[in-house]
Amino acid sequence: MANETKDLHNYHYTSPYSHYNNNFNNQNIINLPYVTGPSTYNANMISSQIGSDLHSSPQGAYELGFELSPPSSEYFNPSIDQENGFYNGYNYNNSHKSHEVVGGGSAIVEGETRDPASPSSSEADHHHGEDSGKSLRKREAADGGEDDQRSQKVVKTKKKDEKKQREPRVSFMTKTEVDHLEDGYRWRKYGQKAVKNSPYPRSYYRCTTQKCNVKKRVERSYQDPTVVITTYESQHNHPIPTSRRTAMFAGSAAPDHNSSSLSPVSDFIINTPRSFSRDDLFRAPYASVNVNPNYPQQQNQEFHHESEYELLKEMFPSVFFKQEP
DNA sequence: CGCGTTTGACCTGCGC
DNA sequence: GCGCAGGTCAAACGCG
Repeated sequence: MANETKDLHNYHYTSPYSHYNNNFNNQNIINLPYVTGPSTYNANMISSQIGSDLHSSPQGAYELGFELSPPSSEYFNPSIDQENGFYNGYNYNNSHKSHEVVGGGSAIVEGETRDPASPSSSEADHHHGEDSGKSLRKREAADGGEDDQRSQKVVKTKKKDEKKQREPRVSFMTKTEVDHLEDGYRWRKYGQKAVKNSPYPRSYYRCTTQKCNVKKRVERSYQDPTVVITTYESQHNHPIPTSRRTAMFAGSAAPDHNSSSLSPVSDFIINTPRSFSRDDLFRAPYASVNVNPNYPQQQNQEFHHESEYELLKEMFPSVFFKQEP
């Protein structure tokens, strides 16, 4: 456990996606508690880490430096929703009960890239996202007919409008031998793709609960095959299936809220010490410094912004609720 | 039989 | 315009 940070060096800075490696200027490593022993994969789980890098682009936008293989089209909006804070759409009543950051992996929060002209919620966007887009398109194409082209055009136009709207994502790096970590929810695999520069494929899962559009991607790190990177997208709109709750509490690397409204502001590498308190987040030894060998160490081992703390709180509510009487 | 996985085809966006 | 890579679809298949 103590050497987690060391490992993280590799996770972060040798990505072939140079885009994500540049301009490190704000990094934190945060230790989170190893809350309980996750029986479901404890045996396999060597350790867990949480990591993400926050970079600032020339435009001041944040980019995530991470070993994930993010789509080239992925952009991260640095703006914080000042009006609603980080927590709009977040159900603490549910989440704080059901989540322990057990062996929490690396967490990245990828925010939505909101279209200013479309203030609609991510939830709403979601429901006529790719599902109604692609499948409809495909079905129409399969049926043939002149209407197809027309409808395709409509879809295309519609698509364009929705183009920039992305679901927020949270990624976890978990050192584990099992690819698909039990997180309490039921998932259906809907695809698998080879990942460029990686011998390991990426799997795509969708929550099987009706009307729940949460998706997750699972891929193994090509740099450290013992590390599994799980990326959650969107937010569950239902409780954890009862039959899975036991497993869920036994250990999960996934927050059930999936940060529906998080803004992409934070950058955490989280280790999981045995004990933990809120204050630990703000001071050594739990708070670590920049691990990027290519960049000077951060002068500050603490969170640079209260928002980062807030973000962490958002992502791992159980940790915080636990600590606060 | 229902549910989940596999897998090749397809779509889309992006860079050159 | 073309090729590439990421992401999704859906038929076929496997399993309990």
